[in-house]
Amino acid sequence: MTSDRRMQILDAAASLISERGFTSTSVDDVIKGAKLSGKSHFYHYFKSKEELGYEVLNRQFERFAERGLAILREPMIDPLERLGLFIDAVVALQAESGGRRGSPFGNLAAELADAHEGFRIRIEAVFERWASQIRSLLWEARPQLYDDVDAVRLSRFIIATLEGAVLMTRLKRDISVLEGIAVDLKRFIGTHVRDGIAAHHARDVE
Amino acid sequence: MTSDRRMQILDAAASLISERGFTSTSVDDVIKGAKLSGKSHFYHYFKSKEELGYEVLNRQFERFAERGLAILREPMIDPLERLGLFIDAVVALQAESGGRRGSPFGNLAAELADAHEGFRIRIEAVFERWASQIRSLLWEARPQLYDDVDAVRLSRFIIATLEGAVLMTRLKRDISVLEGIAVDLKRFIGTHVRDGIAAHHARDVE
DNA sequence: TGCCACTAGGACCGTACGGTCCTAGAATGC
DNA sequence: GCATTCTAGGACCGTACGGTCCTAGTGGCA
Repeated sequence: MTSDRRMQILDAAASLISERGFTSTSVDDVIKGAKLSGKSHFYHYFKSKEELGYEVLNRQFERFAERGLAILREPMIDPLERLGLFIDAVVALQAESGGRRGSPFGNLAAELADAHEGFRIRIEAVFERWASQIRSLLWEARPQLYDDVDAVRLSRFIIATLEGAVLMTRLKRDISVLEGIAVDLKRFIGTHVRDGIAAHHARDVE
Repeated sequence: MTSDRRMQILDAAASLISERGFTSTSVDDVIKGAKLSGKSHFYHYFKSKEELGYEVLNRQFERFAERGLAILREPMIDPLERLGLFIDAVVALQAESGGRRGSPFGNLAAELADAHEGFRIRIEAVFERWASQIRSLLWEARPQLYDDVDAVRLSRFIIATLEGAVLMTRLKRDISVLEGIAVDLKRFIGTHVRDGIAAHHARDVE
């Protein structure tokens, strides 16, 4: 049953949850947002609020995979350039909501990591898939990188910085926070590249 | 009335909130944690749960200022070295709770940034004070840094990365995530330093 | 012994939540 | 026209929350 109604519910829920958090989003809110007839209508499609949350998380990740992570796998573009484009895409995605939404994963992680093991595991899996995409890219780019580049550590650094930046952006309601951090992040990645650009030169290269 | 009881309540609340979040921590939980006799006892010290939350936030910041930010102002130590020590202190603070607690500010920010304007403003102020401490330090270190180092941007980058790293650490329940990111962060800061160490050399210098 | 001040402790209230179940009425088949 | 199926919509339930208020018991004092 991947009906329209189901999608409608998931969209409404995703929007509400990313704005107000999972706990603060009630089933009634979702019903109102998706214009359902009543509670029984909702529970026809989802067996519990928890299950709804899991599916919203899945859907958010799929969307992120399509619109963000896909860039990391573009075969016709140089891997490191792809990484830069991906970071730009994260900024653009964030700019869409005026920086008010935050990362759907980071928000849930902060809200539920300790309160709800089911979510914690699923969110961890999301970040792991994200990290593995970056690791593959770094592996692909390995001829251009210094030999001692630790792909696991660098991929974690990139993700943590982006998540932290999105959080700060949401808090300050100012997308330029993320933009600035994205620039620095790209520069940091540049310092791992073997073309011999020293750090203080890299700084000038956008 | 900065009584012991009050402190006891604040400690218990801080512990609960940093573990389970503000919304998921009930007043009854706090009462149980602080071993109060009943609700009226609690409401004798705090006029509402919201007010309790504000004071917990204040207290957490004061503790962080004493145990963390204080390092940034140590007058006898070279500023950049201080920055490294500060990052170490953040790691150590996080290790104390086994990486399970997360940042008291980042957690609240993610949980309440959009849901509760009062908290948002206060949390933003906390980060602003933190950022200003780093900016002062960078200003102090300015003779050692390249001329084009943007203190505002770099301070934001440092904070965002640390917050993101703490979030990831909590999610994965693995302190080594933060440790690795801290190493990279120090290296990134190193690339702003004028001593001519190129990035790929800096990598070897712990 | 009788009185008072104080507070521990809990009963209670209104609201909101997740979730279940029932009914009124429209659509369908004969 | 009548019976049957289906579902929109809401009434309802138990629980948990934030917050208020009252009672019963204790200790101090004359």
